[in-house]
Amino acid sequence: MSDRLPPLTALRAFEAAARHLSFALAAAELNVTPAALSFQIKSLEAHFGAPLFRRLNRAVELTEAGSALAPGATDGFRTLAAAWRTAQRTQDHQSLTVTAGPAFTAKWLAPRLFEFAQAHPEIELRFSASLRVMDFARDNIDVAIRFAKQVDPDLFTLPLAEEWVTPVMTPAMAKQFPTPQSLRDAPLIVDDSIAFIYPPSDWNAWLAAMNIAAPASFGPRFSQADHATDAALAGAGVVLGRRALVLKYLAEGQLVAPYEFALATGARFWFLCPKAAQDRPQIVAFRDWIMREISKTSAVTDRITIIAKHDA
Amino acid sequence: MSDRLPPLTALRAFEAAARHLSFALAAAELNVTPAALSFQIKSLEAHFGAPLFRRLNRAVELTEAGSALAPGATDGFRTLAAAWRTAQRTQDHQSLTVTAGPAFTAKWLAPRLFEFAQAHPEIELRFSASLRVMDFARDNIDVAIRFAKQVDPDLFTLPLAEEWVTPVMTPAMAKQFPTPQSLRDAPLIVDDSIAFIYPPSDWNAWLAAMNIAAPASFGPRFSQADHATDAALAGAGVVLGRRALVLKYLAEGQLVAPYEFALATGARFWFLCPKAAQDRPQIVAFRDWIMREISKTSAVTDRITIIAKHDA
DNA sequence: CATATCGGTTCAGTTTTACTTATGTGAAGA
DNA sequence: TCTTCACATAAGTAAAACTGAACCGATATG
Repeated sequence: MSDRLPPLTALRAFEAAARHLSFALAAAELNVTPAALSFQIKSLEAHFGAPLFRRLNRAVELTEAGSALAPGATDGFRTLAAAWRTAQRTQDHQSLTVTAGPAFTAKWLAPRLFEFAQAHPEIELRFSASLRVMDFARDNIDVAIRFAKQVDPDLFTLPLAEEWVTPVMTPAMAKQFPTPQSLRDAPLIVDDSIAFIYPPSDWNAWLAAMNIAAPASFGPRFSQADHATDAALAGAGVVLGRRALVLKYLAEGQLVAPYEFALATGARFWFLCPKAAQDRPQIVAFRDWIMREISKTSAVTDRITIIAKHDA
Repeated sequence: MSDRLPPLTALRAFEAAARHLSFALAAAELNVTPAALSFQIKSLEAHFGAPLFRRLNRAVELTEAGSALAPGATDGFRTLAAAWRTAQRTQDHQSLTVTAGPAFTAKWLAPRLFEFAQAHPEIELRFSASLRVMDFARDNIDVAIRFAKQVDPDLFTLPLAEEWVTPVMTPAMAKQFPTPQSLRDAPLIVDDSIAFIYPPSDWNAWLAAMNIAAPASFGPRFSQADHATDAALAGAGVVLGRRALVLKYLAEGQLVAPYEFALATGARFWFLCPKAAQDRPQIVAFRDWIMREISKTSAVTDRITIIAKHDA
């Protein structure tokens, strides 16, 4: 038996060997000779007080003690490697990796990317568009923009403008459907990506808030918000547009929000980054820029009344 | 900049120094001289490419890079140490640490402890009674008995007898309240510890299943199931008894379950242990013993009909 | 205002650890 | 049978980690 922690070099050798179930491969991974690795394992076993591997004919397998040690060892070294990478990234003031959902990336970030690049030519901005919620350390992410009701209090968080939904469409189509009531005959594009929000913020909820019976059938369905928006842009119908995603088109006149009322979603976009990273220059630059861009566009929707939370 | 992982001895030195914010204390913890520690930090910083500590007058503080590295480093080494301890424990065939909720510990395990000790005098059984769900590696736990609907599929799991609830009381009180209907006038002891189960398995649910209107008020409340059971044992009223917790008293006649129907809870007790540990002799012994004990007592409640899941 | 003290650093020398090259062993497969 | 493969062992060497003593600057103290 022994101390609180074994010799770390030997433990790392064990971890690689357990992962490959081969001393030779582990030795190659660590850039040492098989002899060195064999010796490390042996010394670790001596330290431990029992074999960690069973030596078979031309292979090795873990003993019970080895199987108990292996997962935690792998996990521990992975954690250390992630921490090291994270620390390394603090030294990099040139690049900034942002993760956001596909819709926000396509409809908010990408159209404004050029302006950010002009304002901060020294920063190399990278995107990682995914619905999967990333881990800052593991996935080498600096900043996340996420749509959610609540966020992890261990992170640096900044609420972006509150989110609501209202029907948006091309100006041509707006002439066709001048009132909320007239939407019953309109092709209503369905965006399934908001399904996870509770209370729901879908067509049924908006129409209910307007005291309008739901139509017998809906129009085309999309699983991602940006595709639904694209369909509306193409004149395919009316989409229940989320503020952040359609603001730019409203400002430019490509889409209009003809009705007076919007439905609060209860959720919003958040700016997220690790607390330790909140003062890194490129993160500060990005944060300031995103806040400025948001305040810039808020005038576009001043006219719209937000309906307090629906009951549903 | 550098490799995938820095020299581990240096990293460990950093971790201790970051935790204490003192090189001297860190050196003491690692049983080395301050000189050695200073050198390790310096070499780590060289490897990293930037300072990790700011040297102040008579103290040190973390730089931004240091703050980014420290939490992950601590976490990583903690994980490694936990894995090492877990592996060490596999070599110990004498002792067995079991965690369970307070009620199960008091009303099921403790009363049977003597029998287990007789059957396996070589095993030193330890208890860790807590509602907090433990981590096997971190908390040095071998086996957990937990009441839940579902369990982690990465663990070795064994479902214990299905759990239901039915009113139980002293024999004297059973004469007073011969039918479920008569319970409306009985002191109904409330056990709040089942609140987390869904669908709820409380008095309202049981009475509803019997088509009995809930009484205007309930009797004493307890936040833990064993205390509620104790109150019933003392003749303070009728408690909605969970099978596992009251079986022994039913078998011994201290309590009776006078009515024919029990309500299934949808949850049950589980035997849990890490997969790697499932064949350790004392765990096998404990598992076999607990299964045997359970099958032994099932005859006591043969008479009772279990009502399939309530609607609520 | 000296001066002791505290926390960290530097340096020279020593011990310990880690590694390589070369050789050995036993079982599987051509 | 005779390679070949995968690991073990041995001897020697390079590298690392550590110690003890001297050092440095800043605070605290009488």
